Amino acid sequence: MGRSPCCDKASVKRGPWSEEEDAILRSFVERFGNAGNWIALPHKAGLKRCGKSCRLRWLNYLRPAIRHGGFTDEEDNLILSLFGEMGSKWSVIASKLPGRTDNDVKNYWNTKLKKRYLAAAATEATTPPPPAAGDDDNNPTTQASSQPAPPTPPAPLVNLDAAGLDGAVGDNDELLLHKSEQLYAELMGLIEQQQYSTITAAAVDAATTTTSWSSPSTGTTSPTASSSTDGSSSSSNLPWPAVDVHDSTMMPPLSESSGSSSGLFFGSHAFGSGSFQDLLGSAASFDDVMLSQEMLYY
DNA sequence: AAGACAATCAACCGCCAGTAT
DNA sequence: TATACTGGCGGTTGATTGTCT
Repeated sequence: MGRSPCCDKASVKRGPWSEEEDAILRSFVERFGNAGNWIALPHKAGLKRCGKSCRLRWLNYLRPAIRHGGFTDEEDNLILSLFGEMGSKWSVIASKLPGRTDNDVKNYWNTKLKKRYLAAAATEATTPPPPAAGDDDNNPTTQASSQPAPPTPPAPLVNLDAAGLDGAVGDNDELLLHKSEQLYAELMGLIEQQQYSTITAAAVDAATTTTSWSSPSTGTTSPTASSSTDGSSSSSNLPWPAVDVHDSTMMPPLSESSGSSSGLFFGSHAFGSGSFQDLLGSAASFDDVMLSQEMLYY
């Protein structure tokens, strides 16, 4: 019983995604979600990509409200704290950081935080333990330098108390968890404020300008039409769906796509207009999609 | 200016768990 | 219950970009 490959590697495209591919995938997912099956999605969408690759591209790059780079000190410390608590559970850690993906957190850790973590751990290891530290075997400070897992958090790189947090800083796990939760709550507030400002600005922009690809599924008759003019759709006028950015399964439900005719709807509006084809710059691919049984399936 | 090296990050790989049949 | 399939995850790779000499 061998494991079947998720896709035929000989026939799928690999490597960096083009803007055209991104546009197709974004448009498709915004309208249909993953259509119930990531593996089948690329075929339905007319993409010559592995389903896993499509899923990864969406989750790590195209998904709304994704933030790249520019990690704050609060995020740094939260990552360090959470890593100290649970190790390399990147998906869990990322779920505590709104707009961050596990891949981003993982990359950030490997390129930046890991060095700081190890440096801090080394510093801790060379520092004589306090008189009341007790048995060295149970001392997380010494364990950090001798055992790879579970790692212990380094000394905070910023003064948590100076950041307005309650309680004393110590090496107690519960205290660290408490700090982590406080940081998380504080960070959530900051993020929400930032996202509110961004969304408000983007909504104003969407209402006053013509946009093709940043808008969600709004039931408009053309992908180049304003996303704010169609009141018949259940979607909001925001430039992206109101999704929980941590919930990778939260996709636009298929039921919002006009039932059995939604595939043709998608084809005629997403691929049928000249502007979309112009953007795609790939009439052959478009024809393939329009003629495919998979599109008629909808 | 050019080559070497380091840093960054998107993407891939392979495994595992959960679910459908 | 056994098997097949899919989604999700963590680890790793490789291309690109930036910095140093």
